[in-house]
Amino acid sequence: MSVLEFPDGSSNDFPEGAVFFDVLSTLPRSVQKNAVAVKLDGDTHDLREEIDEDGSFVVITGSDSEALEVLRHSASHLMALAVKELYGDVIFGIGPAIQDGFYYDLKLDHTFTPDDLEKIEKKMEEIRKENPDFVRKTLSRDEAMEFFREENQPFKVELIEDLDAEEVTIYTLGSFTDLCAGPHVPDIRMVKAFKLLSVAGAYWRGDENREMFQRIYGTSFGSKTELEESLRRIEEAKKRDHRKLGSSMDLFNIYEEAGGGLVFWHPRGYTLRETIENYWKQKHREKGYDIIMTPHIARSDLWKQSGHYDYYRENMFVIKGDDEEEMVLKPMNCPYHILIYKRELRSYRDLPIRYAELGTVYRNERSGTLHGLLRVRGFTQDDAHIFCSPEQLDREIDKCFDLAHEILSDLGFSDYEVELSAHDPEKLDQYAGSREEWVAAENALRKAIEKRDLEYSKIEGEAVFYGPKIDLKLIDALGRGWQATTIQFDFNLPRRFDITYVNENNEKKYVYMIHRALLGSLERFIGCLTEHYAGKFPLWLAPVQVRILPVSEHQKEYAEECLAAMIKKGIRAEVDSRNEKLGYRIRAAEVDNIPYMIIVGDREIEEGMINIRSKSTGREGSLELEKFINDIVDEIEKKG
RNA sequence: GCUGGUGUAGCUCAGCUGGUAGAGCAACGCAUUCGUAAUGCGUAGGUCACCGGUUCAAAUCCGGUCACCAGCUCCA
Repeated sequence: MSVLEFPDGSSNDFPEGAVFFDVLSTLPRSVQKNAVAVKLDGDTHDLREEIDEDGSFVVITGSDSEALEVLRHSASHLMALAVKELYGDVIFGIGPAIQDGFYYDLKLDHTFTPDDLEKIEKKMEEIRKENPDFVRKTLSRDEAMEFFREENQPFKVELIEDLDAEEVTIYTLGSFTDLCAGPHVPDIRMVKAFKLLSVAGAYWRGDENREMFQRIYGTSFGSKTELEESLRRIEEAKKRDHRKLGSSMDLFNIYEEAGGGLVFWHPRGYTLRETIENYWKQKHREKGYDIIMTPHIARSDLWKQSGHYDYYRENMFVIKGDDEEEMVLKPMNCPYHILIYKRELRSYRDLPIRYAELGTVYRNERSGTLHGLLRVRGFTQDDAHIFCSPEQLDREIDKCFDLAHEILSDLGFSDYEVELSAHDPEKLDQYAGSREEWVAAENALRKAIEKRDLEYSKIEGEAVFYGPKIDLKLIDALGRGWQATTIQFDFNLPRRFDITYVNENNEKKYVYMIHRALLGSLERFIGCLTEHYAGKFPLWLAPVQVRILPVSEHQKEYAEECLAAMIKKGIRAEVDSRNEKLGYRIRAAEVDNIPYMIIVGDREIEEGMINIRSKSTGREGSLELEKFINDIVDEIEKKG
């Protein structure tokens, strides 16, 4: 007998052999109808499962996130069944629920095209109407292996081989039986709003040396309305795509003639970039950084000494002419900064030394990974290396956080996720540097996060061999995360280059080296910024801040006068005096995401005023030119 | 790099099973001189990504290359 305690405080007991369905029948009809699965002491269970322990009992219903996961998992089984019925011999991989939907990995002779997705959807709908039972069964490990061997499902057999458990569960839906821990919906008809989205290749268990499956992605919701809402959001996100906005706003382009992953900044895009760069430089000077600039190439020997030549080779562009010494196009700035540090003997009195560079690096990323501005082959890191003593560690890390926060919030990002990558205590011998150094470094990072009450996840064993690090993921207007800031320790390069300082006891010590990039790369950051603002950049960043529209040709001269006055004050303005109606040119300015339009007609000339229309609020009325210029200069100053 | 898809005018796209290309927007010209999200008419614009093959004939079929898209992998 098991005793279940309900959320309202009441409890009830159930005889041996009872399943969770039996519990449901004691509950209101509305709950019965919408029950997807149940939770006992926090663990999710299938309704078909036997109750074998006491505990606090909750029904998962409707569209809460746990229900959604069950629903989507069941949808993936439904899809697998549909594919099996349509195409016959299918070898199945795995088919889990994921963040925004589900997928199933399938192997079959037929290669799917987008048209097939519709066909499969139709079949799924048919099956759903037939309403086959979803049956759960427990088998011993051997029975299960035998079963899947007979079914010719080698990957399922492999999965069982790697399981610890003595017993496994299988779920049968129509002619499709799958190894699956569940839970699943009690009735397949509950999967009523689904859509198949795309098909792509995926390696078995993510291993590129193993078989490739065809993966069909889909999504599913509790109701058709929610599904439509989600599809609408996907469309919205597409409209914000920085690649699309980048060309429609004429910010940048990537030219096939030049090669993939190489960004050409057009005048407007460069204006935006330059604004960010100037702001960045000013901030860094204020915070005690020395700004430097280093060459794009260097002799291979330097990269041999740094270790990149051996460990990073496949990502490096190596150049060699006839009879010439081999050179490397720099993939990182660190060795260069180290050379500058090393040029003289350093005393503890010199520290900390902070070298910052907008350093352009080139990495030969694999062709399939390139993606707009977010993944490129040539990019400019907002890089800096801080050389300091152990006593200065905490303060330097703290200052990095302050600066990152200041810059990111000025640029419009105030939310981020924090990830601390720490060492694996069991594998300490695989890391560069001493235990003391790692502990001190990780503590400095942790203290800086905790001081700011930031939530963070600490991942042990995630650190690379040369040092622990912190990454900040920016959360944009759509709630998506973007990898930007990184603060990393390096215990490797100081040893390889023997970079030291002399402490107060006249001892030579390895210097602590901190590598940090706040925006990450300008390319990636601007891509992310574009999507965050959907191209509607705030005034101080907007490539064109003001567009002046004379109502007709007669006011052209006045418009030019206004323009000259604005340009004199550093405002990025232009005149659109094309032979088109005012409404047409207003629309063009709206489409170009220009923050302010100035409209001048005979009325304005007579009154000595200008008429303002702002992108965000529409018509704003008349103002004196000088007043407007002062206002706008103020607004730019405030980074509005 | 791998799997699949795509590549036609500056942009968005049409062009069925082979018979040397079409629309809208943009550009340009003319008319219009206009008051807060698209004035009308006209003109021009394409080695159909590139290279090779099949064919009397290729944007269309086949092979290769490049690029892009969705993923996978990678991101010491």
